[in-house]
Amino acid sequence: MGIQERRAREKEGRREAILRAAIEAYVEEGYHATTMEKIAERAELSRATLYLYFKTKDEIFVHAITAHSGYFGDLLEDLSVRCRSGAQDLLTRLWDAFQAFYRSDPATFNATLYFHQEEILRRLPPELRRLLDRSGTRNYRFLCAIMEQGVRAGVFRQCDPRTLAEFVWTTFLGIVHLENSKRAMGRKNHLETTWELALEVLGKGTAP
Amino acid sequence: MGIQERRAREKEGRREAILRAAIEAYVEEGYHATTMEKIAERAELSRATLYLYFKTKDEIFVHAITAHSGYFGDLLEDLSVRCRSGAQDLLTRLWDAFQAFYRSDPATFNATLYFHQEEILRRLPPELRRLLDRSGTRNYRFLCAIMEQGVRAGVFRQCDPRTLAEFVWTTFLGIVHLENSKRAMGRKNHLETTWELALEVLGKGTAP
Amino acid sequence: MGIQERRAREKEGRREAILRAAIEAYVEEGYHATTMEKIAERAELSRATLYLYFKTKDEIFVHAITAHSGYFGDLLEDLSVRCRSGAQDLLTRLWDAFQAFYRSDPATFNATLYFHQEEILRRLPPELRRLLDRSGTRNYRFLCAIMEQGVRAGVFRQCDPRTLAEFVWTTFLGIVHLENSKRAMGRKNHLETTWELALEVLGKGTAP
Amino acid sequence: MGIQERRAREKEGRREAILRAAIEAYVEEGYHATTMEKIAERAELSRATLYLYFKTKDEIFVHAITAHSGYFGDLLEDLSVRCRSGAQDLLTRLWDAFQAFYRSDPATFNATLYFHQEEILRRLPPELRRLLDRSGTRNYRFLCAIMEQGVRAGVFRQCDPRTLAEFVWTTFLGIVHLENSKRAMGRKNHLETTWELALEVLGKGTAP
DNA sequence: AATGAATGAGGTTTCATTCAT
DNA sequence: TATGAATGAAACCTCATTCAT
Repeated sequence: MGIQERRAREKEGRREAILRAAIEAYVEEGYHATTMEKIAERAELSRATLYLYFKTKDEIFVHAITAHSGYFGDLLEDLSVRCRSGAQDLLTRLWDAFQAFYRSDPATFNATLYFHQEEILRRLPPELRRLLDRSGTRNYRFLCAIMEQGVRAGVFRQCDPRTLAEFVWTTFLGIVHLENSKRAMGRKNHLETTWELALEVLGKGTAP
Repeated sequence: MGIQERRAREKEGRREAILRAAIEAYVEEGYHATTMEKIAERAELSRATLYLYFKTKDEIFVHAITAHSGYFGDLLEDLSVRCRSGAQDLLTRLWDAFQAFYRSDPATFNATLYFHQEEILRRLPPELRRLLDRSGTRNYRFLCAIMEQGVRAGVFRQCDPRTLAEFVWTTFLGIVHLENSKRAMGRKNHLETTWELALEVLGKGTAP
Repeated sequence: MGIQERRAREKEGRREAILRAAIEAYVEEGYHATTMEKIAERAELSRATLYLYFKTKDEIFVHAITAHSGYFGDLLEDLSVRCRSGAQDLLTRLWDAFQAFYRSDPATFNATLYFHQEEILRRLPPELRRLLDRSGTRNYRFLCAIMEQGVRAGVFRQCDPRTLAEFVWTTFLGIVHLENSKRAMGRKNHLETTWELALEVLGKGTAP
Repeated sequence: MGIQERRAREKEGRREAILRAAIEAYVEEGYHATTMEKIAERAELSRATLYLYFKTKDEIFVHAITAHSGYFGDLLEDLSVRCRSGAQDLLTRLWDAFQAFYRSDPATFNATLYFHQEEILRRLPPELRRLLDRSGTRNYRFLCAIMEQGVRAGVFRQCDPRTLAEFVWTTFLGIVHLENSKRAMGRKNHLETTWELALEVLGKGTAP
């Protein structure tokens, strides 16, 4: 029936409104200060209603994060497919994907960074941790596949593609982390500049 | 008299015991779950006594962090002095310093990482934020000086030494961050391997 | 719907229960010893619930006080209206209003006395202080109006009606204060007798 | 020995320094906010040392109060003696004594007011309460004696001298109380003016 | 499905007071 | 005698979560 579908659509819409609200609140105040109350206000729902959609506050965030992470996975999948037919400029294209991921939603990116800290992960219920892990693993797989292609195609030096994958990714992460912290300190930040330099150095450093 | 000195020594000892206790608790439970009560227990003091030494919980951590960061600064200062008389293997020596910093106290290193997040920094009282900033800036200066030497000596490619400094450091940070997160996920981590690869890539990538 | 109204009624009822509980606790233990826990117990609510109705402990008391003070204001307003058509026995009627105010709820009267001390007022958040001030001012206005009528009608001697108003009121306050203190000392107190004498003296003293 | 005397003198001096310090702190912050630490600082002693002179914080204040109250008693005693030989202007002279008492040390006067509240008295250890009571009673006696003289000499109307005593005194108290509270509210206060009016009214009202 | 209301479980901090030197 | 250091006892308040309607 149309009714049922509309209901489902509305429900899904509300779910997404909650995720959006959570991230918005996160941007403004950080995870800890983001109370269920504030999320509810932004989503124009009552606090209790949030619990109809998500079991806990952490669940909200984990879902927001994995959704966004899924988008990243798609970018990577794309690249991994496309690079089979030609690996020129592979690192640049990869780096672009990273940036696209970041830029598509910096807030969620930061939330992701936040949730992947040991401290947070450890006190997450296993089920949520697994959720995060799964979405991370998916991306990791694509990333590895890409690097493997690159190594095989002679675009990258001979080395363990997985280590290479992690290394390139961590470099990206590290830059975001530091630039965030500089911003929070009230200092100027140079995200783009550093990214550029990083790309150059990595390009030269990973070449065979 | 000796009595006063002994008192001062004891007091200083207790202060350090508190810092140690805080970090130990942090290792086991993370920042948020580390309550003053738990720190006190570990330090074999009463909760109220902690407040004789530090005004707030945050202050304890900031002091633990800056103390450790001071040690890092010393390493960098050393290197910046030594590299004036010869810049061969500069990156390796720098990377060694990073590793020495990490290994000297991984727990505090991680706490440092944690505290430099936007979310945490933002709600720190300005005075503590300044404390962190100052100790970070000191290290940053040395790092820049070192990179400048390297660039001038032709060990590194021509580029803004500050950006280079930040980039190398963020790379290190990023690796630690990711490996921590992998550990927390229950996956194997390859800190050392990735560090090695990173060094190689950076070496090649930053060469003129 | 009736359902909403009932909810509102219940909520209002609970609010008043809290105010009542606070004053009851105040009677038995004084302000300082009256903890939120004790108020909660008396109101048969949890401590946290109190915070749904009032932001702080002080707020509870200020509201209890101003509510009661509002009743006093009504008495005075009444009198100020009625005295326009005839000022005979004005002082006696005023004094009666004072006594009615006191007797209607001695506990809250005492709490009012307590809260109007410099020490307490000074550390009240401005917003609450303003609340107290406003309700006090309202009463003060009526009182002044009454005294003015009296002066104009020749019931009182020529003098500044505001000073007269304050004076008569402080006399009443002072008596309560002293008699309370005597009671607390375990001595007999003569509230009524002193009030009587005061009225006589004031009557004669303020006559033209 | 001179040594013993000097010791005793020093000790007494320190004792008074503590009392003074306590009152000074009271003026600035009120009773509750006056911590032992702050008293100690002002007295240039350590917190622990205060306990060599007084058993508790309350004891300090009670002693400060009774000392000042003793001075008041002396004023009253004087007057009670002098008025035996002539009771003209008795009320004015009494009122002057009140004002002299207040002006000699408004801070302690206010502390006295504060300590004579039911709430405070009630949680005072009996021993301290008795101390306060005794010094109050002494003054009360003199006051009664004075009023009795006045009544007998025909300066005051026929009435119970004790009630009259209390009434006049409470009037004074009430004025101070209200003016304090007005000051704390940030409003102008008219202590002197009100005192003047009060004296006139009382004079006329208590006359035979 | 949605929500208003209630609450339990802490957490940080303050201070009077005691003790060992 | 004087004090530095330690502490126990509370108090206030916040928030994620549950429940009754």
